Amino acid sequence: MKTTEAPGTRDRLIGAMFDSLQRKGLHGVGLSEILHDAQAPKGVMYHHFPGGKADLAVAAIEAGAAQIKASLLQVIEAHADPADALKIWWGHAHKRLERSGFERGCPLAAISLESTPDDIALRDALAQAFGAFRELVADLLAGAGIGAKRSTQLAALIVSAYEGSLIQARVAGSAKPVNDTVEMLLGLLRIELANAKESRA
Amino acid sequence: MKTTEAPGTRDRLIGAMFDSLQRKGLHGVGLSEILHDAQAPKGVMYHHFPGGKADLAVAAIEAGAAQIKASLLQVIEAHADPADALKIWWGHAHKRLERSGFERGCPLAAISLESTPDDIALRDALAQAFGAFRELVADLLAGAGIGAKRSTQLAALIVSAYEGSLIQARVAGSAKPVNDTVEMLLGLLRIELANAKESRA
DNA sequence: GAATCTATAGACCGGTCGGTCCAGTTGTCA
DNA sequence: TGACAACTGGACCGACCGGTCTATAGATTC
Repeated sequence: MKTTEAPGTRDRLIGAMFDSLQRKGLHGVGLSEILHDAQAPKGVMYHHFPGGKADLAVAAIEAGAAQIKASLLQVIEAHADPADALKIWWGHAHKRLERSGFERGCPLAAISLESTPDDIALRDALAQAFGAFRELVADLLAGAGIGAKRSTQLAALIVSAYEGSLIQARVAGSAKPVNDTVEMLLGLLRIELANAKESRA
Repeated sequence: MKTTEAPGTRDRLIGAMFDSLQRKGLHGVGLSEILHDAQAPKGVMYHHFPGGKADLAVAAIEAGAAQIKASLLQVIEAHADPADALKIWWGHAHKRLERSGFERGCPLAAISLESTPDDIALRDALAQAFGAFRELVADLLAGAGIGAKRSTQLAALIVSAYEGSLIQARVAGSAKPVNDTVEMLLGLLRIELANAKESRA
């Protein structure tokens, strides 16, 4: 929210945490590694994030959510057909994963699975992020003429498929699970979109 | 594979690790916690798993994969309609998550996202598990008359949706993401199955 | 230019981490 | 019954964990 915050150490810390979440999750990295990546000493981190590691993670999740949202909005604006937009955007994630040697996946997924019900702030931030994500997709579909309820459900399926396909590709060291998932899903989506268009005509 | 292995400490260790993987992932738990759960001292674990924590994790993944496979086969046998079978089986996972206060998800997903490309054995075991899982579903669909390629893709989508929906439900503390995902997916699946039946007639 | 606040810097801490080592116990088979 | 392997039990280790603390440097304000 505080967009006027001076860029610098704080953002470098968030960036380094974001990076680590993509690669190994929250418990997979030590503070020392994050601090090293961000070129920052310890004190400065507890200055900006008094709550420590978890606090920084929440900030990184929020930054990640904002970034995902922005990039999705961008492809939506560039492609009139929702199916095309989703395909492009999915391709981005897929290429990032592949180019990194199957190291970099979704920054939200790993920490989601490491979190316990006690991690209130963490799960809150994550739930909000995924919720916003689903809503964005649902709005896209509703805008293409699909009914509200069906758009919501379809959006849930799309986001689920997105996360799940990245998990599988990651461990397989192969893009095939993503490609198979996307091809089938987009095929079904196009039928859905065609039906929506027809029933409006 | 060694099914004649005497039950006892070794299995208790695997069980405890399996449990932890569901709840917090690999790095989220210390050996001491696992050892405490399994009521076993340290030495015994390095006797059965010379490779340490990672070694035990691989064994737990293999055990988990076998368990998932068995339970899926069971519901498949009990329900002639593939869509019904998947619905029941998804319901099991969903209930386990809910009953545990959104603590217990898929035992494979968390460690998948924590793993790095260097964790060869780990990713191998995981890739094999997910692959077997997809294959099982694909066979089920092919058996219902859906073409081979389409069955493969649809299976990838189903497994992806399964994993992704559990992630979202977990952080949301709500079953809604799972319900939405399943309802939409099974609706599409039923159409697919009807088409397959028709084109065979 | 003293006071104050924000930010940087890193030494330091107790605790826990994964892992090693070896001394006992138990089971098995000659 | 003696030998030997499989297994159990836990003390012990150095490394690293997340976190605290104090010192100081720059900026801002009166």
